[in-house]
Amino acid sequence: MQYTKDIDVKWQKYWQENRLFNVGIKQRSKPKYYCLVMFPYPSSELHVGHARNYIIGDAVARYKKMCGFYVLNPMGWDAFGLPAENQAIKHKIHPRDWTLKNIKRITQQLKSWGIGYDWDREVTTCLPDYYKWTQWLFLKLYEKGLAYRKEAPVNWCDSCKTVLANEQVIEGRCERCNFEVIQKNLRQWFFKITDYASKLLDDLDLLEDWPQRVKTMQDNWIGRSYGVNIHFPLEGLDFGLDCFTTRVDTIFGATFIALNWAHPKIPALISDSPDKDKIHGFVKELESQPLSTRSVDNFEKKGIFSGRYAINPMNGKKIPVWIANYILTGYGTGAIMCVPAHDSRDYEFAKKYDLEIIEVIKKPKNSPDSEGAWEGDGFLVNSSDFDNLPCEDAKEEIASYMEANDIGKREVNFKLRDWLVSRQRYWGAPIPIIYCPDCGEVPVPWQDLPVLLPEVQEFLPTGQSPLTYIKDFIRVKCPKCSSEAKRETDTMDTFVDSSWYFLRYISPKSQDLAFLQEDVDYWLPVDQYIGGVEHAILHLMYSRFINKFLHHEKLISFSEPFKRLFTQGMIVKDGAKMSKSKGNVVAPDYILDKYGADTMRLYILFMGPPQKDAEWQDEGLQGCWRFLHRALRLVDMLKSYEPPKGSGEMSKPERELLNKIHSTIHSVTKDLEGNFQFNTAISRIMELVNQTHKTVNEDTIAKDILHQAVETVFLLLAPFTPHVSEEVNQILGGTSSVLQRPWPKAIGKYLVSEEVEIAVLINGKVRDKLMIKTDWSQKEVEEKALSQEKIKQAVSSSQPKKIIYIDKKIVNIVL
RNA sequence: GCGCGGGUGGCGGAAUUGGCAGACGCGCUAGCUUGAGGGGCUAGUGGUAGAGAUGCUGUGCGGGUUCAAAUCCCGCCCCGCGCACCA
Repeated sequence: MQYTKDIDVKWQKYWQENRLFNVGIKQRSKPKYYCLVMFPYPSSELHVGHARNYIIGDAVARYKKMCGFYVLNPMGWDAFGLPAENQAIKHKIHPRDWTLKNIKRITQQLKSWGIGYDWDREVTTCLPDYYKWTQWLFLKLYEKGLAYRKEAPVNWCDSCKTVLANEQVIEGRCERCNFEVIQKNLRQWFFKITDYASKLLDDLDLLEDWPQRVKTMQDNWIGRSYGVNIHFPLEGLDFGLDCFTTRVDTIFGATFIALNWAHPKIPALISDSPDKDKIHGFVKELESQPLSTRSVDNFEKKGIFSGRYAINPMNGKKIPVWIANYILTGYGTGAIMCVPAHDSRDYEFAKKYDLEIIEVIKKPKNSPDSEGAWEGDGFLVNSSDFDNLPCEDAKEEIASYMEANDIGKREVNFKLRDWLVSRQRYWGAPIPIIYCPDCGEVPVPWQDLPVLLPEVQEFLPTGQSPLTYIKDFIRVKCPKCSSEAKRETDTMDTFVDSSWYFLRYISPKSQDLAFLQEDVDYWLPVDQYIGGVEHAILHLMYSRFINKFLHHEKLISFSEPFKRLFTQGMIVKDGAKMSKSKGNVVAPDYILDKYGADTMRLYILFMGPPQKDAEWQDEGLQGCWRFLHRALRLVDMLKSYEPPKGSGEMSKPERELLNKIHSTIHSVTKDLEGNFQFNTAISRIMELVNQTHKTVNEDTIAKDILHQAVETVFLLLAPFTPHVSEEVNQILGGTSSVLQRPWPKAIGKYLVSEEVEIAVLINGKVRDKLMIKTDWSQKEVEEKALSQEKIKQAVSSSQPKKIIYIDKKIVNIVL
């Protein structure tokens, strides 16, 4: 039997007509299983590098279905975003047309690979019936004070002409276009994700089935640290400076204070300084520095003395206040107490500008001699009443002393910043806010949603949203007082769209609500989420935040959206990620025509552990093609197999084949239940096929055992090669879809074989092999081993000192 | 610098409660088969010495524990990813 494209087409049609993958609202008789793959950004047609994600998801969904779960496997489109707009500018085509065209093409591709989605639940984020609810979400957050507008230094990409979230800045460069990001003071919309910082961090512990790597990345990104906010009075001024530190134990070693260029107190500090202009110049210089210059190793620390002194509240010591380029904006207070003896950055700065260095932590005697700051633990010195305390104790005691004396307060700080969600671009969901000269900021009333994205002719980014030029869009009556008002013209970050799409799949057609709570509570949380690790922070953290917000608002009953997360590796070609610009993409259409969808699916699952990157090799594809045909030849063989009647007693080859059948079921199931070890699962099925061929070639076996072997092969293959499995299932007499058949179960009595080969070792080296009956005692095995010709020779004169027997594996004779 | 992965044949990769290293696939070699355009079958395939039986050697490097180490311990090297002045 030959595997041809006709088989693909035939069964894809069958699945669609029989609605095999469409699920209703609930089914109480079966446990539910929500399998979700990260939905694509429809920017071009898919190549095999993209395919892995969907094929893994489909294999999981089909496997779970056969295991008796009621499986939901939906698909949709993350359809707003910059690339569509850039294409629009380049090719003078509307972003919507371009996007919808791609969606059509990708849908057809996914279907041609036999991916089984419930297409009735398709969601598209750029369509009004979806973004209406994205706007609803915005207003919900607004209502609770979690969406707000403020002026702050923000990341600005001058190539994309828009602001960016912190998460979208990679090494000081724009995630999209790699252009250097600069900081600008702008008034922008934020989501107050920082309110959830602690929860987002603590709840990572609940996510037992998430890759540790992803959890660590989020942990680092949220970056919680415990410390003290210390108030330093300023000499001759009626205000002071607040500094956050995690090393309050080093307070007696603070010899200067450093401020960030944007620190709000700078003008007041320098207002009557003779060097005012010089300092201003310095601040200006720092202001215009691109972020990327900081992230290089040789970033040179620079600073200028402000002319002012602060007072160390613990000992009254006068310390100079500097303005320095290495102090971060937006973290802590923007002012740092500097302890050069115990902080390498302060040390470097102090050396350069010849500032005082006072040791207050004695480093342990056995620690290595080294230049520079000692940042480790030790006992306090030069610290007045706190001398001789170990660091950890000193932290507590000094913090308590400060709180008692109103010098400072314990504080928790986070690296996580609020999520900047406004964008000065066209292709996104409009922010549903109206500005009224009298009432100020007014949310668009619920019943007026969606705020439709108007048609525009010109998408060229100018630094202002293209919506700014649409008079009819901007002009609006204030919902409160009906006077002439203006609409917000910025659109939302596309990560807002994707932060809740997994909820919309549950009630995709709902007109009155974003999602129906009862149904969402049935299907969610997602049992298995599958996607690329590149979303470890952005999408996965935003989704968790939105989910937690909705949970807090009692709109859903679960606090984490994704129970299990699987991050698949990339498929690379010639050592590089597949991309059009590199010219190394492998187009799937050619493969489908020549080898069929199942060959491609099988190879992608077989090429290596799915969580690791893998190199695409055409030869590997051929190997899978050969294997499928080797397996299909078994079917032909079975059809015409007419062995002479046996004795009724089971022969040895028959028992061995049965044994192989059941041990294969056992290990394939184990591989799938674990961490989706498709590659090893498939290799075991290959072994079964090989052994079946061998057995039939060399021996005569009962037809029903051969039948069992063939049937098992294609049942186990069904999640990976569904088309071929359906076809074989039909040939073998199946009347329904192979998906509706139960996953095979290994029968215990066939898992134990009666004979097994063990190794005989002398002093830990293999000297011989030995067949033993599995019911032999240790003594019997040892005697048999010692009686082997080779072993007798090797042992010869000497007497065995010790014999170690590992059950059914090894006999080790120690001389 | 810190954190997380990882290093096994010509290649992708198996094997970790310590128990026969190299499963499975690719590639390669030889033979068979009129299959004649990426087909099938058989045998072989870590290195090395040998005609051969077989010996020695072998999982990044160096030590150690053990009857037994890819797997455990100590000290290094290299590669990938993430974070990167978070005070």
